[in-house]
Amino acid sequence: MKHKDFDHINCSLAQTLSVIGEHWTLLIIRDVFMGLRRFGELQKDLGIAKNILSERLKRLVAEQILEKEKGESGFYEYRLTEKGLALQPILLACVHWGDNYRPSANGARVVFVDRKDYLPIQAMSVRSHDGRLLNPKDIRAKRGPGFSSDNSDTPLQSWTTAD
Amino acid sequence: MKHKDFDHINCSLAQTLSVIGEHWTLLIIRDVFMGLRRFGELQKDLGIAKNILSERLKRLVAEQILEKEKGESGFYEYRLTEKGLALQPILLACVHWGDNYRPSANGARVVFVDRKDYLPIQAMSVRSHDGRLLNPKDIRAKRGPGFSSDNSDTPLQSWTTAD
DNA sequence: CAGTATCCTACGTGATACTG
DNA sequence: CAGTATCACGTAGGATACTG
Repeated sequence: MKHKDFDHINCSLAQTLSVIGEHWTLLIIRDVFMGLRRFGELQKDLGIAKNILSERLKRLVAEQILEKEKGESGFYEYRLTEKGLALQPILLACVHWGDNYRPSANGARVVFVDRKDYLPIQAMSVRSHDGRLLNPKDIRAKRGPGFSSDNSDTPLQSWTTAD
Repeated sequence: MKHKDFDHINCSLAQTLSVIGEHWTLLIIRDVFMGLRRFGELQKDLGIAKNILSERLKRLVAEQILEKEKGESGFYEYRLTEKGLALQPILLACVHWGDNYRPSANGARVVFVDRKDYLPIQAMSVRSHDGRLLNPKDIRAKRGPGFSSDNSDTPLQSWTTAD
């Protein structure tokens, strides 16, 4: 039958995944973050089929994550919107986890540095309102005002119930 | 033909996606974070087919993201390992983005609070080594020691080349 | 309860050829 | 160059029945 669509699930995670959770999508976005702009560049770099790339880009433009414009070169260029740029923490968190837990033999493949001083940025971390570093089990999830406002509901107890 | 596998790509992002990028996987992990432990609980909550859930759980256990043990109840229980718990920043970043850019009508669906003082945690953000908040265009990517050490290579210019 | 085993379908993907 | 169109195919996913 038809695959279930995450889109209807009233859950911010599912919502996010419905946009960037498709295969290839996050890799495309990464490439645009990396400075690739043109269809051909992306296609060549990723080794993705053109029709797939075309579909994904169309979707991302529709979602206002990318903008398509004619660049100075006269070719079409894809650029990240503010909404797209806001995905950066997700990407960085993924890269960081990958570097830690599925490392290359020789160490980190990429290092992100502050443009100003060229010093590495902090690892993505969870912090309390006053800046303390929090461990996974230090936080709880509470239902917000938007919880279960539409039909579908997601149960919500505690975020990391440490037994 | 066969779908391309991200696994071989020497990129920390692709590595991460090869583990948690499959459909359902991140939602399963979220549920375990939320306190669900048992096969049936997960299956019921997600509305996922049992065979799919079974496959995903097996994979996650093999990847040492989940541990399967007999709980006190006498039933099998799945719990996050340290490697699994380390996925939390990714999840939080996704939830945060979803709340911001694909909001529910009534506001945030979930609020994460510090267990100690019940105050909301900070939004996931990128910070410099000395704690300054960085914008997407404030950072650059540099190749690390593990870059392109294996065959496959990913081009690497600048992370968010602001034109 | 916690899965495993089948069957079936449709979707995602890749390859290739074609268009402006 | 930047796609669109078409086709073929594997497999992910759903449903259901079955097992320990």
